[in-house]
Amino acid sequence: MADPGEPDGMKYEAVTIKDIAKALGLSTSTVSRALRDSYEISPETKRLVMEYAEKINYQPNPIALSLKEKKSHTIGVIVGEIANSFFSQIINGIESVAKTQNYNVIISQSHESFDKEMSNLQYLTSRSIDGLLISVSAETTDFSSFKEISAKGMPMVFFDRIVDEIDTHKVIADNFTGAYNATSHLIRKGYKRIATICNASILSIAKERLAGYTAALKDHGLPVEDSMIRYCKHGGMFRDEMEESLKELFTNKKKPDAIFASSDKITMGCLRILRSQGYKIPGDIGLIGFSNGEFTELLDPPLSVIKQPAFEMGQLATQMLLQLIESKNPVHIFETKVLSTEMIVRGSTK
Amino acid sequence: MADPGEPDGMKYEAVTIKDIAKALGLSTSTVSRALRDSYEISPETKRLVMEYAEKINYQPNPIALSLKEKKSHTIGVIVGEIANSFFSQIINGIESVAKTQNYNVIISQSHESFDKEMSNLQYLTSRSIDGLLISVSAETTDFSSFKEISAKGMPMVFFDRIVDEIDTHKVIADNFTGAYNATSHLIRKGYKRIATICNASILSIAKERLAGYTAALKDHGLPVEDSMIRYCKHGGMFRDEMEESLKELFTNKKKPDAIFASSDKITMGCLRILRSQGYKIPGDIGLIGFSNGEFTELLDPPLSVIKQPAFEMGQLATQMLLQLIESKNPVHIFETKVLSTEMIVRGSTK
DNA sequence: TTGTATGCGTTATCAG
DNA sequence: CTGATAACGCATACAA
Repeated sequence: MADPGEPDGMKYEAVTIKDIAKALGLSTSTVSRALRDSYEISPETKRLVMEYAEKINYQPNPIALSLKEKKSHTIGVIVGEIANSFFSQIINGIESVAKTQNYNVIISQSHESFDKEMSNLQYLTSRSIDGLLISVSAETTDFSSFKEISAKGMPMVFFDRIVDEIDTHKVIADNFTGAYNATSHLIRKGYKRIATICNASILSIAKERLAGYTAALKDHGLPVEDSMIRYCKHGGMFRDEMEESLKELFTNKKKPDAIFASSDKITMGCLRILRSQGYKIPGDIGLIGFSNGEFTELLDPPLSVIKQPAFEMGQLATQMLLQLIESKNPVHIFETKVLSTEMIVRGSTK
Repeated sequence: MADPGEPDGMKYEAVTIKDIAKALGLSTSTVSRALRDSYEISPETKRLVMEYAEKINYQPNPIALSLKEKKSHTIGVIVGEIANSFFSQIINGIESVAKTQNYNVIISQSHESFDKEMSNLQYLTSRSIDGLLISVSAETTDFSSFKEISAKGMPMVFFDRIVDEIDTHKVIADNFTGAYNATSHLIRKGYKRIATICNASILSIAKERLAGYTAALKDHGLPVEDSMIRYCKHGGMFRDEMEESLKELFTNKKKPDAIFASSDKITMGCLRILRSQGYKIPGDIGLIGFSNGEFTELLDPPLSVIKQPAFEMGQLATQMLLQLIESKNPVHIFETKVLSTEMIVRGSTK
């Protein structure tokens, strides 16, 4: 009972140039040229080919094209977690630019693990990507693979968590100023003993934000104490890690009265843990942190945050990458673009 | 001063079988077979090839393989928004399964727009994907493209927002029961006039959830009134749309005293808008909704929610898709898997 | 203006 | 056991 022309369950097969050529009694090269609107093809033939191609809905096989051109028109992205507002906004930025240039995006997640990052890297480069956008994982201390791949000529752009030692374009937010403003805000609110919980200490963003925090304290004549500075090696991925950091801070002789949280995950973790311990946050303890999540405005009391220009960062990084990819001659001068952060102050009382 | 062997800025070029063959004085076919550990190659040659390949870090070119095998080892995914916890959890589920089978995942977002959905569909199918995972956009009423592609033999699996009329595997949550339990919970809390804000009325999930809501009211002897039921055509993507729905509900002669929100975005929207209007939510007005976001536990008062098993749904859908892709003979019997939802009750007082 | 031949990297088929 | 050749779909140098 099956339709003989379209057997049930047949494999999905696309039309090729060959099919068109056969149907029209032309050679594949003529068809190919006609489709690309080459000057050497007669208008008449072009019309014929175009119309037929349209009719049978011809789509060039991108895989064959990739093989021929040695270009996959695909860029790889490695981020920590898709389920993190900062990264999902970044991805939106990346996609918005990639789409306009007809580039394909393959996203992979490190889940803040070095091993996963390396296997993703391996996977992506073996997938013949044309370029790579990366924000390194919190665990990564060994950058040799990145260096190697970069040295081999793979266009890459680092964003957010960058690697200084690798010579390529980078895009970051003005983490120093963001952290400086955040800390200053807490100080203006009257907090005196401001602690900070940072990301893994090797991360560029952690260093920059710590520097901003430190500078703000100094500028306001407050002491900078090591006992008020904690690191989360895994970027706050695990609740244990966060709890440990907080516990250490609060078993200090001098307890902190406020916290500057250095990342999305950490901001969220502080809120969650301290509230579950019965503190009113912010209030009993001051809190301000980096966060691109939408939830902070729904909190009561509302939380002030530092937002990164994630979407723009994704866009910019992608623009730079595509430029690297498409440039004929190798680029020798690499830029580091710095975007402004935005402090969103919510709730006027302490 | 440049190293003559590795000219600065050279293009990223991978080693091929040819390089190995040349270096070892063998033919490409021999090398190919040796690498695949074929029985017809002498152990000695195998060792030689393997070792050399290892040494120069040979990676087979997946594009060439794809061309040959007419399989890209890539699956396409179309979701509404990556920046939505439900979808990002889904994606994590998808990736976790795809990775174990060495499949590649290309994600695209419809942003709840039919046009974007269609252009993504077009893009993905032209990218020679081996299969497709889809949750249709809130705007989609015309399923002809999906049908066409499915009829052409493209393996596809629908999840969450499914299309009944297309014959293929589907994975959904038990939306009826979820909605039933949510509504019953509000009733138990003593609310009498429970409204609901649904997704676009054509969406399968909207229908199922509405049915659960209706059944719960009826079972508890409460009236079902059209004036208490609102739809968001764009899934609550736009604040205007949400505000309009709420306004309509609250300008009713009989105002609702509680709301069952039928999706992540709608739950969030209700919270945001009603709170900005000065209501204490939940409290002044009861609220329970579908939500996979992490923020709900941070709210004060805490919000009860219905969680979908997103990760599991992504996993299951991917398993089914890969099975479809890899099955030699066409599958004729398609299943619809239904996963349980989970109601998370927070805050014991009304 | 159009057709033929070649190659991109790989594997399968067929010869040796 | 190993090598030559064709093919996947496309674009292009070269012929006609």
